[in-house]
Amino acid sequence: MKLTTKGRYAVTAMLDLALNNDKGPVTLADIADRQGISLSYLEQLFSRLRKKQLVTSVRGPGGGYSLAGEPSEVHIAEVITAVDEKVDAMRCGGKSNCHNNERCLTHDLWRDLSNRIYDYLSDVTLQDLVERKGVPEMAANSDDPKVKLGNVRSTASDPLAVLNQ
Amino acid sequence: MKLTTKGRYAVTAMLDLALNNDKGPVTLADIADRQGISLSYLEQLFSRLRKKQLVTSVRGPGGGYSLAGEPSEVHIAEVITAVDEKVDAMRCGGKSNCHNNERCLTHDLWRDLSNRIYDYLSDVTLQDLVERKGVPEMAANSDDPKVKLGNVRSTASDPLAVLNQ
DNA sequence: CACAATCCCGACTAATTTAGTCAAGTATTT
DNA sequence: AAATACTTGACTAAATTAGTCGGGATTGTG
Repeated sequence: MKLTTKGRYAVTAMLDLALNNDKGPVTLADIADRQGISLSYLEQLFSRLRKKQLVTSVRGPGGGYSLAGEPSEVHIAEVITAVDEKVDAMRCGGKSNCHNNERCLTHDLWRDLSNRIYDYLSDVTLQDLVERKGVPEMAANSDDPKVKLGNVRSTASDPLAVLNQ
Repeated sequence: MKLTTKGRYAVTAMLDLALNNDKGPVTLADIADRQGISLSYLEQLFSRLRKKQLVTSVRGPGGGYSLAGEPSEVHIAEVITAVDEKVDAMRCGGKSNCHNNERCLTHDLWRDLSNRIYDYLSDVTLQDLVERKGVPEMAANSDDPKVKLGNVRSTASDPLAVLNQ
């Protein structure tokens, strides 16, 4: 699973589907219009979403795509992994080929971060987004006050975007 | 700030520096050797690390790079933002140009996730990695048990890598 | 001084990925 | 039949990452 605009497009499109779920199938042309995503690109994304059975399709006039399940059961992490190719983890992927100590240390770091991100995205469903219940609390790792955040953040010249693009 | 192998290279190299901090300046050739990173690529990365004053350099024979500060004061987030170009946030970056509702909803999601990742990486220092104290606890958002993780994760066909590459 | 080690810098190339286009289908409703 | 809309695959363009190359500038050592 990667975090790119590709995944964000997919989530946006799925959210569009969730919001119009009651009105029958939604055409990609509509989504392209509303969300400003190229129709052909959406076709690529939905091809994968369909293969992963996150959406169902109906052909012909009046057809389109619908969510395969309830919005409350579609987790964001699923959507993102559906459109992103598998990546063989992190170079020294789980294997014991990180022979020297240093690489293993950073490896642990990335893996833990990766797990956290995945957990976070697994915890949010389309329904959450629809209800703008938003996202779980910012979690503020207050249980480990070894570093007080905020000062560090203020050195970053900008409201940061960890995610690509 | 982006999360790519580029940043991981930088963190790995900085960790190498931290581990050899007592033995005087470390040459890039040594790091390239130990960490399997191309020398010229390291030069590019260290050029940025130096400009952000995360490392100091000594020229000439016996020269090399040293950490500018204590390992306990170098936060991983700083290292990553140093080597990665600024990215203007997330397309509808903070501005009010997300006119339609859907896009704003996902926007909130990405921003919150982005903040979390940044907080996490700000909380870990080189010293933490050196001591393998590792990373703060997995945090398990147990305060919001709306979804029990694990089942979702098991559908993912692989130990996932959220991070690119 | 000469020389080698080392940082420093900019331009260039290659590989990968994202994003998007195009064209030709197939299925279904009216 | 005809229009609608999904389906598929190949192709292109732009951006980014990763890496190369060639030349400098500095400085310690013999």
